[in-house]
Formats: sequence, C-alpha cells, structure tokens
Amino acid sequence: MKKSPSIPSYESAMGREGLRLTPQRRQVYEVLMDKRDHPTATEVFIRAQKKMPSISLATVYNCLETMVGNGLVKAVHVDREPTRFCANLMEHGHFHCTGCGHISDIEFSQTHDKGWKLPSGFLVTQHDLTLRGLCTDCGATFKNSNNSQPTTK
Amino acid sequence: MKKSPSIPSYESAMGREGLRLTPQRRQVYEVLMDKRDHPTATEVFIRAQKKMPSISLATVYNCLETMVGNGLVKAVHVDREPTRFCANLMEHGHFHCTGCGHISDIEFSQTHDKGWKLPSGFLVTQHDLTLRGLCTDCGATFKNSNNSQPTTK
DNA sequence: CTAGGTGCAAAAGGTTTGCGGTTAA
DNA sequence: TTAACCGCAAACCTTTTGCACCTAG
Repeated sequence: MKKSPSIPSYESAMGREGLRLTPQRRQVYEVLMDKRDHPTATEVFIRAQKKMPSISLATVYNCLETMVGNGLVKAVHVDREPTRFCANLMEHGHFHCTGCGHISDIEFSQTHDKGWKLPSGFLVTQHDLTLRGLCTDCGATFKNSNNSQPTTK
Repeated sequence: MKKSPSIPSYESAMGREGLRLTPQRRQVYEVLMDKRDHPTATEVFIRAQKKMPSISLATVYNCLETMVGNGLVKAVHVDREPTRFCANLMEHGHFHCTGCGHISDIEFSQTHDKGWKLPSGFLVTQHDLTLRGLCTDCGATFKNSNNSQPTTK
C-alpha cells in the first residue's frame, strides 16, 4: 500500500470553494484515490481509521458529502445498497456483478448513441447507467458447475 | 377516480406462483395500475388506505416485495430516495426531473446501440438507465425567469 | 383445516444532526 | 481570532422482522 505520488487537484478543488484543507478530508480523499474501487462510507471509514485512528464515521460522512457537493468525488447508487463513492470524474457507467457484488467502471464508447426517446422539451444534464450481470470470474464459476450458484451475497 | 375495467394478468400472475389473491394485494396492485406514476411504498400505502382503511404499511411493503419478486411490478431506485414502484413491465429507463422531482418512463429506441465498452467475459443481464435534468415545465420556468430557480424540492 | 398472509410494534441499518470543543487560515 | 470543522451520541427515516391472529383455498 504505497502512498499516491501526488494528490491531483485536491488542494485546488477544495481551495477554490473556500473549504479548509483538514487532515481528515485529506485522509478521506486519499482513501478514495488509493484503491479505485467503490467503497461505502463505512469502508472509507475503516480504511481511514488505519492511518488516522481518531477519525469518526460522522466526519467521514461529512467529508464525503462536502466532496460530492464540490464535484471532487461522485456518489454511486446501486439499488438500495449503501451509497458508494468514486474518484473517477470522467463520465462513465457502472457494472454490478450479481455474483460477487463488485462494482466496476465502464467506459462509454466515443460514438455513444444515446438510444432513447425523450419527450420534446426535456433537457438532460446527466445520465446514470448501471449494468447488472456476471463478471468474468463469476460467469466462469456458474458455467463450470450447475450445482454451485454464484454467491448471491 | 374510476375503477380499472379489468386487472390485467393479476390473477394469472399471482396464481401462477401459488400465491393467495388477498384483498390487500389486489388493492396495492390497483393503486399501481391506476395512476402510472412512480409512488413510494408510503404513497402506495396512503392511496390504498383511502379504499381500505385497515391496511397496514408493513403489508404494503410485503405485497410490493412479493410482486417485485414475481416480476409483476418493478422497483425503481433514484439516488438514495425511497424506493418507487412501477407497473410498466416493458424494458425502459427513467427520467428524473431535478426541478419537480417527477419521474417519467422513457422508451429505448429500436436500434438502441449499447454504446459502452465492457471487459470481455462480462455477461449483462439487465441495464438500468436514469436520466436527470429538467422536464418541459421546469425548463420553461427556468428560462423565463433567472431569479426563480426550479424548485429543488 | 392450515399454510400463508395480515397488522402491530419494535428493531435494524444507513445517514443526518445538535452541540460543545477544536483548529486551519 | 473565529468561522469552519471534528467527534460523539442521539435522532431520523425507510425498511425489515417477530409474533399472534386471521383467512383464502
């Protein structure tokens, strides 16, 4: 677990809004940048605690809310599961493996034809796409043995 | 508020699974079929209560869960807002107006080119698309007066 | 008759909030 | 110095659950 060489845009993004650069916020942000998976607030809390034992869950929630509000991180919602957080700011979708529960980013292709029929006058500012299915590993497991269903968590 | 002329597929869909056709379930289903908006469990409860004052919220949750489990209705998730329910069984996406909070169904076009790049081996079984933006009314309100922001609910 | 469903109240679980003490700027 | 922030605990709100009674089949 090596330290990120630099903290891209953290100082500037936080500073731009007149927000304080507190150690807690830095820690939360580093957790998100370190492993680019999609941890829940609690998972962020647990990881942050390892480096900063005094941090509280409420503070993690506060930091995450602040960062989402400032567009520094994105909140990811899958069904009614706990909110997950994502430091990937590029426009992207998510793939939710119903086998292992893992969530991975998916890129949109360049020619991304937005194939939907919108009533005229509607103005779209954002679109969230979540695919569901089996990842390579879970798909293989499922194929190889009809007895063992993929772990439905 | 007139009674639906018939209850399409309710008896058969419920019966097929060996589930009882209770008055409560029928009532919950009728609420969903009546206005095809996307009510939350609590909203379904309130509407159902008007016709059946003795029904309980827990029962509404139970009925909805049963019906979702049997594919008779769909659960719709937008951010971390309360789960909404939808009787439209066709594959479709949702448009969430950030002005008035209303959720409307959107159809996919025939040629719906799925413009995303998936790691090889991933198997997609389902995709949820949620667009966010302003509906015609809220967009108009926003344009006409720069002072009055659309109701952010 | 009886398995499955209902209604009530209490619990669970994620998230938010009030508040006194702390700290970055 | 001081407004913003932290940490704690309690509150909130949606959803789930345990259990006694009820009812559709």
